[in-house]
Amino acid sequence: MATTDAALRITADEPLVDHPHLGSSTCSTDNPASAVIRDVLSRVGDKWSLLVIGVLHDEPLRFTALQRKVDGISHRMLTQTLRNLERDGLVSRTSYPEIPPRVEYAATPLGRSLSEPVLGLVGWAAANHEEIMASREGYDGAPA
Amino acid sequence: MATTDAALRITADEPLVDHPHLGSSTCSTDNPASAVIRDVLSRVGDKWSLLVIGVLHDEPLRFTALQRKVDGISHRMLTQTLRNLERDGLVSRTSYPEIPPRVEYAATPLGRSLSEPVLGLVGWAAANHEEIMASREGYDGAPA
DNA sequence: CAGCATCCACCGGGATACTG
DNA sequence: CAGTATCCCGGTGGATGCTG
Repeated sequence: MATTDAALRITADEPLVDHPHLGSSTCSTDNPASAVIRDVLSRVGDKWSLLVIGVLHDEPLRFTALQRKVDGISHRMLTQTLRNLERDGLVSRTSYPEIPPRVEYAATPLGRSLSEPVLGLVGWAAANHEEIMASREGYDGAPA
Repeated sequence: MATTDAALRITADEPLVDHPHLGSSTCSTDNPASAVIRDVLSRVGDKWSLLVIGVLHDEPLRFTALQRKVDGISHRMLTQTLRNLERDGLVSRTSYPEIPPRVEYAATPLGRSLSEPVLGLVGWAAANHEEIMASREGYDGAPA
């Protein structure tokens, strides 16, 4: 945790990329780190983006196939999610001018690179899920 | 990325903790990995949790100090966020029965352990923020 | 100072219908 | 089949006022 601790400390005038942190100083709106956190979370933290990227990680898929894989996602949200991911360069869109139309979506290298840190988070979640659940039940049981 | 690739593949009957993944198989609601992803994201992905944990990573703080540090956060949301974090065992709450009341919040070991994977994500965000922004502008410029 | 309750604006996201 | 547009509901979160 030493490295983590070091990384968490930062004098706010340092360039962000060198010392990413969560805000040992004031986490104000003017703090660029907060902005980046917000940004990545709003991109990745929505209901579907991660699932879509996950599904696309291994193989390109067309729209309908994608919708079947990520089940529960609505037609509209799949479109919207794909637009956002494409806009950010995490997913590529290839349209074949045929009839009927065929469009293939694939994760870009950037999109696939996202998997690594995300897996870290997922790993954490998986590893500590039980402990969290336990704490949650304890809390709900004895709020006194 | 070889390890990542391996970790992303999973036959859905394997225990989750051993092979966390984003869903190379169907990302349905019955897929436990999806549930965990959703869970961790809804915990950590909200507007303030990460900022609060980040601020608490180094030192315990009382309510008002916390509110000053995480600036922009409303009174209500700070309370709410702290309650959730406390419930999940990520933050501890110590109340001193004095007048005026004093309450100190501190990150638990579990809470601090979250920093590690999160920093991975923040690092990714920081490292690729520019590329994303560029892609975004390119997309907005030439949607044709 | 810490915390709860109320009111309200906003937006994410589901269902659906229509176009190329 | 792929994509857009419209409608609508529910949750999130901000502002504010009241209590211990």
